[in-house]
Amino acid sequence: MTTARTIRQRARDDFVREIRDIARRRLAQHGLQALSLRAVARELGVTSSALYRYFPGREALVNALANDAHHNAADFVEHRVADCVPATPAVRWRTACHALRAWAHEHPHEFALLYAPAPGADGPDSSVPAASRIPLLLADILTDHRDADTVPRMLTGWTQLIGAIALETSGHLRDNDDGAFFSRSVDLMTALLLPPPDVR
Amino acid sequence: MTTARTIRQRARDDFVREIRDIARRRLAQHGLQALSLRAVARELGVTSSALYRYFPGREALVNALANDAHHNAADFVEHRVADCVPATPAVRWRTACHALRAWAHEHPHEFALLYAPAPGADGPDSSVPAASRIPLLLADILTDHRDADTVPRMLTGWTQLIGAIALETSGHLRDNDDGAFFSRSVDLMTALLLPPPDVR
DNA sequence: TGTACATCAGTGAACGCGCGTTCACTGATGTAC
DNA sequence: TGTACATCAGTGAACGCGCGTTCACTGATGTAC
Repeated sequence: MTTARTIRQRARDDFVREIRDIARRRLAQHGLQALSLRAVARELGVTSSALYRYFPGREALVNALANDAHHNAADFVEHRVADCVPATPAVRWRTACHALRAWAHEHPHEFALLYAPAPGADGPDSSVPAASRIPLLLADILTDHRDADTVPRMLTGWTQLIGAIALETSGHLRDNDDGAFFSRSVDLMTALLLPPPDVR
Repeated sequence: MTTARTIRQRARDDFVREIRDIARRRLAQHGLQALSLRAVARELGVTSSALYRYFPGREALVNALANDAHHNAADFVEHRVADCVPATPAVRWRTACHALRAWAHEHPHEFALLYAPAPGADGPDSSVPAASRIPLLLADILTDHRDADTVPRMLTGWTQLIGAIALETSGHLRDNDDGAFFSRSVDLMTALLLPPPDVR
């Protein structure tokens, strides 16, 4: 029966969601190192081998988490940008930057998962759009302002943003008094990427 | 006897150097994960417990490597900057950026060790100057140009630089055709941080 | 509606691996008289 | 210069830990007639 199949299928989906939730919580609290299939299974009250019905291995689970994290971060930033007034490019840009920083501060391990330098890794699969959502949003903000050279300008702003957050997270900027330097940097970059019209 | 003690001491120093070299090579080739005391000891032809005569534990060895890496990177950048002509601030700045990128490309795992986001970590001990050498050099380059606001400008440029390299290393920018985007970003940042005099 | 069969979920034991760290110990290197 | 002692280097076995993954298996859930 269709309903019957749906019931089993639904149980499957629920379980997958539960696995991802527990895994995400472990990642958030203890970092990527602590994200082991055995630990997740233990917390779920299930044998570790049972997880292989749902994920082909640890790597697949980590990839799923990374994908989720990209979407969560992008959702968060997009909402903040959508709500900001006035919706000028400069304000939208600054809002996006501060929003991503806020998200990263609340999810430092997930931020690290997404952006830590990983030599030898391929990086996010380009066929998956999750990783591109924030860069695309940033490009969109800049495109309103000028028509040419959007990509390199966006990349410059994006790399500065990620670098600032990463260096904060790694402790290099811990003397940073609650974001004063970060704000200053964002303002500087805004002036570079979205110069006021009177300069022209 | 003094010479006798010196002999033993010298053997000690040699051994410490050997440990660091092997550890650094393992780090460079296989990443931080593969850097285990047992692996180093194995490669050295020595019992793993022997290493405890020289390092109180794995963490100390990793810290020593990070310190070395900071100095190596800073030496490399400083030499390139010292040699560049003309030694204008803009040229020195661009040289520093490209030099650090070149170093990172040759030592991706060491770069990751230094700059990967590490939530919960304290970051480099501020009493150790190794981690500050590059920021100080960058600040020095900018100071020649203007007297005020050096620190936030330096931080903005520095974070952009680290972010660009980190994103490249993590594969987010792999479509980057051999540094064209990087160069473009450096030029944009140079224009921001060291505006040509006629703009004033 | 009832039965015979196929599919799927989860178990539990095992394989094989590597790790950091401790500790009592043997020999060699250095020191003091 | 020679001897008695203290220091140090390195061994080897062990403790205790966790991990990913495989595999034959029991029951339950679903399917076809």
